[in-house]
Amino acid sequence: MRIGELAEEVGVSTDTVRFYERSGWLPRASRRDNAYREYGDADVEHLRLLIDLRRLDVPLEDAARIAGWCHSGHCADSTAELPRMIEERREEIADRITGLQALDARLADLLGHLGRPRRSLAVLDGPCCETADNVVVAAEGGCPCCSSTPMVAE
Amino acid sequence: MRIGELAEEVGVSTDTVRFYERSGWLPRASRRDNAYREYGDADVEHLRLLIDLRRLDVPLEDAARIAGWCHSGHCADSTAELPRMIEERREEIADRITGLQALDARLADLLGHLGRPRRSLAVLDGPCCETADNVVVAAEGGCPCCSSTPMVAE
DNA sequence: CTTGACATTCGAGCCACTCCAAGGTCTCAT
DNA sequence: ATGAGACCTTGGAGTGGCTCGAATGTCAAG
Repeated sequence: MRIGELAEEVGVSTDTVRFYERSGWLPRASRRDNAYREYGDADVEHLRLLIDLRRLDVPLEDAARIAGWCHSGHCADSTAELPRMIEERREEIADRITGLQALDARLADLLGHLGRPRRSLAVLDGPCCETADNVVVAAEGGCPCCSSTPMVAE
Repeated sequence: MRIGELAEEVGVSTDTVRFYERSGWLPRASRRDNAYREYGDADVEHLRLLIDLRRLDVPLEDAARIAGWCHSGHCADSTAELPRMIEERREEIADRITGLQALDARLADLLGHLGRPRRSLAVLDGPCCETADNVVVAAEGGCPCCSSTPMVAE
C-alpha cells in the first residue's frame, strides 16, 4: 500500500509518516519505480504502536525505540530494558484511565449544573476579557474565558 | 497560595501557569504587595479542569474557553455552545478509554512474547540503524529502532 | 547577614508536527 | 489523447505549546 492508505489506516497525516522517516524514527520505506513509498501489513502495526504510544505522550524517541524493538526483529540489549519500559507504560495507561473517568464524572456533573448561572468563583480583578491584553485575543475578537460576550459582573 | 503550590497541586510547572496567564488563557492573577501571584481554591479547580482538557489534546483555546465558562461565572452565549462542547469531550473520553484498554492488552501480549526473538516483520532494505542517516541519531550514538546494538540480520 | 528556596519578567529555544511550493505520476472521463 | 483531479516526491519554513535561562527581587531559617 502507499503512504496515504497507511496513514489513513492508522489515523495520522502522510506528513507525519514522512516526518518520522526523514527523522530516522521509522526505517526508510522501500520504494516503487516511481519513488512512491510501499508499505505492508507489518508497517501498519509498527506505525500503529508508535502512534498509540505517542498519544500517551511518550516522547517520540522512546516510542520509536519500543515500536522498533517490537517490530523490527530482535536486539541483543532489549531483553532488560524493553520489558521495563513496557511495564512503565502499562502503569501510565492505568493512571490515564482513572484520570479520564474522573474527568468524565466532573464534566457530567458540570452539565447537570448548567443553566443555573453562578457567581464568579475565581479571584478576578474584573472580568477576564477586560484584563486580558494580549495580541492573540485582540486579533481573534474575543476573550478565551468568555468568548466575545462580557461576563455578568459579580 | 503562591504559584508554586498551585502548580504542584495540579501537576504542571510554574512556567506553564505563567505562560497561560501571559497568553490570556487564564485571567491575570491578583498580586501581593511583592508582586507575587496569589491564588485560591477556585483557581486550583479552574486550572485543573483546563489541564485535564489539555491532556485530552483539546486545543488550548477550546480548553481555556470551557474552563473559563465553568469557573469564571455565567456567559450569555454559553448556554448553547458549552453543553455541546462538553458532550463532545465526554464522547472523546469514552473513545480514549477504549483505545487505552486495547493498547494495554497489546502491550501485555507483547510482554508475553518477549524473549522469543522473532524474525523481522517489517519491510526493510536492511537493519534500520544502517539505513538511517540523520544527524540526531548519529549524534546520539544509536539508532532509535534498536539502540546502539546492530540488529540480528534476517 | 548569608544561604537557599521561592518569586518576577522577557526572550530565546525546543519538540513534534504541519504547511507550502514546485514538481512528478496515475486514473479516468470527455 | 488530453485535461482534470487525486495522489505522490523533496526540502524548507511556520506553528502550538510549552520549557529554559538570565538577571533580579523577596523572604524565612540558621
